[in-house]
Amino acid sequence: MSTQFSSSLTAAFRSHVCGALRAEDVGKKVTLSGWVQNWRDHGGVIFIDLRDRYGLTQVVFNPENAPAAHELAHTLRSEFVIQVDGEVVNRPEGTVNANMATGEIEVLVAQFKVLNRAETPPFSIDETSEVGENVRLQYRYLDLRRQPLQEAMVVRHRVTKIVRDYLDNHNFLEIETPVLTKSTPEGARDYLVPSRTNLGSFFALPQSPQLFKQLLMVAGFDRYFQIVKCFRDEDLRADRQPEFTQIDMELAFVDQNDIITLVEGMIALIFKKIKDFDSAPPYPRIGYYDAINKYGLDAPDIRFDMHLVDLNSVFTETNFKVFRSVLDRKGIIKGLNLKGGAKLSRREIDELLEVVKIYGAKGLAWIKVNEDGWQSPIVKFFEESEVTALGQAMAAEVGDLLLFVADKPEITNESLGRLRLHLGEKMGLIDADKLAFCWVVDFPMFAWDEQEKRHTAIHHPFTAPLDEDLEKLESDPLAVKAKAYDLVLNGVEVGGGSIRIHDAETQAKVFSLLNISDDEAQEKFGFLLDALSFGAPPHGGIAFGLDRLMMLLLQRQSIREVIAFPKTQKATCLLSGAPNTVSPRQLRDLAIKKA
RNA sequence: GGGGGCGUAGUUAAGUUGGUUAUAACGCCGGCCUGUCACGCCGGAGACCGCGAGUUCGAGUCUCGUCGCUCCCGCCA
Repeated sequence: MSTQFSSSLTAAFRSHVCGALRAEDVGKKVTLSGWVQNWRDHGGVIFIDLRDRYGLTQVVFNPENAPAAHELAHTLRSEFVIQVDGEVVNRPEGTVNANMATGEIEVLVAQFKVLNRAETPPFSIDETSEVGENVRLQYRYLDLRRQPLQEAMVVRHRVTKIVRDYLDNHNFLEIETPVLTKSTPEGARDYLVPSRTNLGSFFALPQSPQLFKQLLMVAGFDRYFQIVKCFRDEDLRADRQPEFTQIDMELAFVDQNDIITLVEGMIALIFKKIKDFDSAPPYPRIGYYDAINKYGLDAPDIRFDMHLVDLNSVFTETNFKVFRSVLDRKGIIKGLNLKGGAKLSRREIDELLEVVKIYGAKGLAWIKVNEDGWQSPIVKFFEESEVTALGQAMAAEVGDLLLFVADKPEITNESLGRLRLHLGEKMGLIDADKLAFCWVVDFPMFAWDEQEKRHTAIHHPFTAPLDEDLEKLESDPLAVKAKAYDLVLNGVEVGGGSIRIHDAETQAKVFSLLNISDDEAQEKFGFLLDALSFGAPPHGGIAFGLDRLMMLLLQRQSIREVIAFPKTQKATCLLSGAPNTVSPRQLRDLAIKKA
């Protein structure tokens, strides 16, 4: 980051920024403006650390040098905004501060002005110690003065700059799409905005610019991108906010490979420039089913191994009741081998049970592989042949802890997949500094929603099926795979996209499979179907979650640490008080009655 | 919709089996100090223990409710 832009500053306030001055500037007359970070009044000489976003400079008020300024300096307090005129001088022998970038020099003040006083802040700006998050959010503008958020905003800017430059170099155009748009079915809840000029009708805030960017492809803008806010009215998580930012892209005349290669270049550039990390594309590509089989989750963390092992074949003929009944109900049995885990206490194993329970597993069977044999509550139910086969399948060695879940496939996979991550953290199997990218590809097109008794789109209803699966669309929809791809980093989905359907006929077929009637499709998406009929080029795209990307780049635990003005878990803004009630007049204009 | 954690001076925390005047550190205010940079020294103010009920002779502590923050499940095409 450049701190040397003195020539562009308004000289009246600043000749330099705080953090710019070095030993070679000694002798210069300078003007600095900033906030009082800290003051040290020695009765005689007074020191102040003056802060702006570029750094700190120690300024000195000496009664012999400038008595009037020194007198006035007694009144200075935390976060006062001041402007000082003075001379850059070397610090006396032995008082150089090696911890400060500007630690070799100080500014000897000739005169200064208090530009603004400040109330005592509710928390110290320099302090890195913890402050309750509600206080931080209420005074977010003060929290933003602190180093972690300053860094986050700077890096965030740098990332978007890298993205814009990269995409500009690749012929992309940044084009804005509407924020007041049409509510779509499927997917997340929409944020709705009532229309005054069309009483009873509503706009929806976009969950993504999906439909409009496809229209831009039809319009001939063969490479589009936008760094854009998206809105989903769903409950929050540490990595989820109701409004979030996507790096959204769409390209025409490309296939999946083209897109993957192009964005790998962009991601690699970001990590190279921000973290000096060489991510070495091409990143591994993992089929969706492989990911589920080996990692239990569709966003695998490949920083460590410890794969899930499918044990159905071992127990095909088992008489162990628990496994038997699961297999009879088309469930699956899978295991994890925690190397060296036999030393875990009974209590620690019980804690692992609590982990899988969260994801619906009813139990967690275990075997300790000890020197003197297997210790386990369940082995006594196994045949000799099963014990042998199990040991082989799990590659069991003395000292291992074997863990099993038997349940419906989704539950077995997810709970063991999550347990794998839990153990990875707990047992220190994950190198926290590692960055492991992979693509997950060949997603299924549809999932069966048991509650609603219909197919739902795994990605979204505009995703194209693999060419070779086209014919299965009607005969066996659940077997159809999609031209969809997710970029996963350290087990976190940071981006996802697909090749889109570009002909109206296939699109209509997919809608009908999703149980969206012709009328409904026409009403909701008619404008897209129309557009597809006017010469839509083959196209596809991808969108990255900028906030999650920032979390990973900066190794922050919460998305709120990379967003300037985040919402609380109840989706409120503690700073502004949004959402709030509105006047009867406003409601009357919108013909809205309070419930 | 559900499960867990937290809520005590401005801030961060301590507070025993329920028991006199609720501790501390930092910050704040006043005084002293001419080389500090987590400046130092002396003194001081500052809390209806989130809010409301209940149990009790007595509640920061126990019970119930409620509000807020947070983590997770559901949800997030």
